Amino acid sequence: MSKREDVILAARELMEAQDATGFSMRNLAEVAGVSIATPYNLFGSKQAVIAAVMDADLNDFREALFADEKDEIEIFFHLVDVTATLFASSPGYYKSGLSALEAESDPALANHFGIPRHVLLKDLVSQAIREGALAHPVSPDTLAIALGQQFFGWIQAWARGHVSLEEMTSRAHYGFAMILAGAATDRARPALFDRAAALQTALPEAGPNSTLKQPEAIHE
Amino acid sequence: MSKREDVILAARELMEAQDATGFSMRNLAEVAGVSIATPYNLFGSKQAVIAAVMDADLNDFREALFADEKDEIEIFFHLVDVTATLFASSPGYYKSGLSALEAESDPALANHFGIPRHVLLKDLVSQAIREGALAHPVSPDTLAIALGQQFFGWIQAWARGHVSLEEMTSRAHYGFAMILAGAATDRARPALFDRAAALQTALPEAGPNSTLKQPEAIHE
DNA sequence: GGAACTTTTAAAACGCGTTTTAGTTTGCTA
DNA sequence: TAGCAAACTAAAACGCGTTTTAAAAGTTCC
Repeated sequence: MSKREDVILAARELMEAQDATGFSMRNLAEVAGVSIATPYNLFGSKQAVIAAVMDADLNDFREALFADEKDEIEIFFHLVDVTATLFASSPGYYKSGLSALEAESDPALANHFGIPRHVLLKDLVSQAIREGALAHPVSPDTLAIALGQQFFGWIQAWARGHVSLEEMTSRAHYGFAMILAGAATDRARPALFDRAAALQTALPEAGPNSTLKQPEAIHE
Repeated sequence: MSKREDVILAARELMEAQDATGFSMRNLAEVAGVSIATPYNLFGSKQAVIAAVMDADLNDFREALFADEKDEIEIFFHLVDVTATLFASSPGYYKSGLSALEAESDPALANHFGIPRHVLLKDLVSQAIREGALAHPVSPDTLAIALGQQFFGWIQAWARGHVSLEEMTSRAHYGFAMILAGAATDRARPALFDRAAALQTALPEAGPNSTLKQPEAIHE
């Protein structure tokens, strides 16, 4: 087994641990049975190690997404659900991975995480246009970027502990519904609007006294 | 002059420097003529220092926003423009401030930056509903959150150097137009849709070969 | 003025990501 | 098999945010 695999395996192990505090490079090197310089020689940075670990999971995601047949609009919401299910299956792992994406100025992460997600959304938008659910003049690329921005924002909010997995899902659904309603044909718009209306009654208020963006009690 | 003011002044000075690399706590202490422990006693963390500095600017923003009369829809786009103008006036300063918001698990930053922004958007949505531009069943709170998510996402993308100020503005405009079109009454929707259509022709593609999320050339 | 307190200080320390240096092992090739 | 380049090692170092400790300075009140 190559050192490369050793490092990736050890990194995954540390990321999956409930308290991912233990995921330091010195720790990683020790668990992988390798010098601390080796991960840097192989990957270049801690972020790049994490990118390499998460890279392997992309296929799982696509498979889960297309496992069930969904219509051209429903698939967008299914995408959120599938993501949430994945996150629920191993929260510590995904939180560590996503936290590392935050300060992302590393092309490796953009390539491994950002681009595939964008391409996927773009395909879904194109399909919805073909099916006549979204209006023709809409640019799949531009709309996919707006959708991705909304979605990824809520993913990050979850990774930071600002919202629960349920709220992440609802907020992303709502955002998708509104953006898609904006781009929809008259045929598809009412259903999207109704969906958004239904979602907003279930969502908590986020005023100064709400829970949104208000981290757990400050214990000192 | 209190040590508190000394620290805030020094922090602003360091943040405004073109290359904000110099903004370390040891550096801050030196410039402020103070021991390194003092900022921690006064503020608690580097993030909190930055929050204190940016706090003073909130009023400037509100004033600039309402300086010109805008209708109930135009004001959303004006908000983006005002923000961009502010950023252009002192990029280094805002980039440092926003970078510190990234890992934000600090309630101070949520209170000083997130909440006021949300309240503002919520007010604008409420007004647009009153004026009959957005549909009645829409919840101002929930819609404001979706709009804020979109907007702040592009602000962060700019702070990280992923997009130019111009692209930030266009993408935020587009996101606003689509979300608002989704929530709009039949009266207001066409104009919003047209605006989005106009924007998307000017926006670059973001496929794997695009510039989006692809940081400047890797120099090694 | 002196006692009790808070604030501030210098200095060292901690763990972190990362880099450097110099020496060792490994694996291919002539 | 000898030689050589690449991979890998241990160890120290750098700067970072942050915390700790013990001493000094400043403030408040009797």
